[in-house]
Amino acid sequence: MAKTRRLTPELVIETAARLANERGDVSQITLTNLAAELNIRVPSLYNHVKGLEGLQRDLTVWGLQQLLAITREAVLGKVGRDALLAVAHAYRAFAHAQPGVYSLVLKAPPPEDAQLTALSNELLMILQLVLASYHLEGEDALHAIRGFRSVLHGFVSLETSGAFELPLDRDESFNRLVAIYLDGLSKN
Amino acid sequence: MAKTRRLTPELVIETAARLANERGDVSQITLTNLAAELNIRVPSLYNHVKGLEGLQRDLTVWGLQQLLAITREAVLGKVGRDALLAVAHAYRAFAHAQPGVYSLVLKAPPPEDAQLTALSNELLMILQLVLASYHLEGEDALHAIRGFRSVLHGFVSLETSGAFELPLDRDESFNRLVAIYLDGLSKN
DNA sequence: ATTATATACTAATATTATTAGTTTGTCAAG
DNA sequence: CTTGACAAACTAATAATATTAGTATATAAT
Repeated sequence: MAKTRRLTPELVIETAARLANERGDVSQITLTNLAAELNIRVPSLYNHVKGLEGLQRDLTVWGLQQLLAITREAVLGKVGRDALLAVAHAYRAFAHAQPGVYSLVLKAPPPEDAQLTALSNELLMILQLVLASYHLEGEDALHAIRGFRSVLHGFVSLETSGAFELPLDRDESFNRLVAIYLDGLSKN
Repeated sequence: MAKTRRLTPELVIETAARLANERGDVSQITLTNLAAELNIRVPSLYNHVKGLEGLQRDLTVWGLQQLLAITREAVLGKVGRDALLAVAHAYRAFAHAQPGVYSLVLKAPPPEDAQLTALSNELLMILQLVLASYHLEGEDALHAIRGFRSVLHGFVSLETSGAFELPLDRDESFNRLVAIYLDGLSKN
């Protein structure tokens, strides 16, 4: 019976992410689940995360970092409409790849959590920069960010929760929605 | 110590709704909470709801009925763009009035639950009729329904979860978003 | 080689949901 | 008015989960 050190923070969080994505629903990540998956006892988890709440918080950070990374990569070398389309597709791809983690990421960060808030702001800043290259600034840009986030989150959230059941191409639905919004933005 | 009948199904579900709305997060409605609020013991709740899952399901039905009612009322005597705007504002008003119940209502109904599925379909049918009066039919209408729902749900969900923190008028953001989408729909 | 620390463990407790079985008002039928 | 069925409350017991306290040991550093 080994008391040897085997777990790394990465392994713990990635296992948790896998469980979250397999189960879909965040409420179904339990410390019991995670401990079993890692072959340790539940109380031993407290050496790695600050309880269930801490685990979810760590998962959120992890997810935001991933989303940030693929968003940065998506907009690299792009401006204007191309960049916005790239953001849209990166966002949706992230939600598909990490359905369980996704639902954590979109929650507003608690203001007292500096790291979460910083990550969240970084994402917003990217959007703001991209919209600036779409000739939107000031209050117009802020309204546009809200609108764009709403469009992306709304579609992706309904889609991953199974609300779009009809045998109708979801890619097409998404492309139309994004196109309509971006067209509308540029006609102000 | 009274074993007298005091509770009605309405009282139970409305108390649960109040708790859900006060706490915001659905995961924080507990049978313990609800029983305390009703001044009965937890097991006695099982005379009224089929466990926690049944309670949430009943709340969902209740919420859908409300949403359906205010949507019907909103579109009464309206067609085309007027009707769609009315639906949008009714939807948002519902989410503001019932933030806790709202998060239950938007989940895709389990196919085996006939009542939930029926209510959900009724809402979709209203949307479909309204869009038909906006000169959208067939696949175009289906894509449009997805888009419209995404817009509404996305904004309202982010808004009620506290994601729009900046001191920028949210009504204005919402109106712009909806206007952009509806404009885009009519220009196909 | 020795020691400090990280990390695993067991044991115990609190919270919540659930089931089983019992009691007692209430209401309607005779 | 009595009585009997039923609805709806109760207590008691169990299971799942999270959490804390305290202990033991392998690994890493000195």
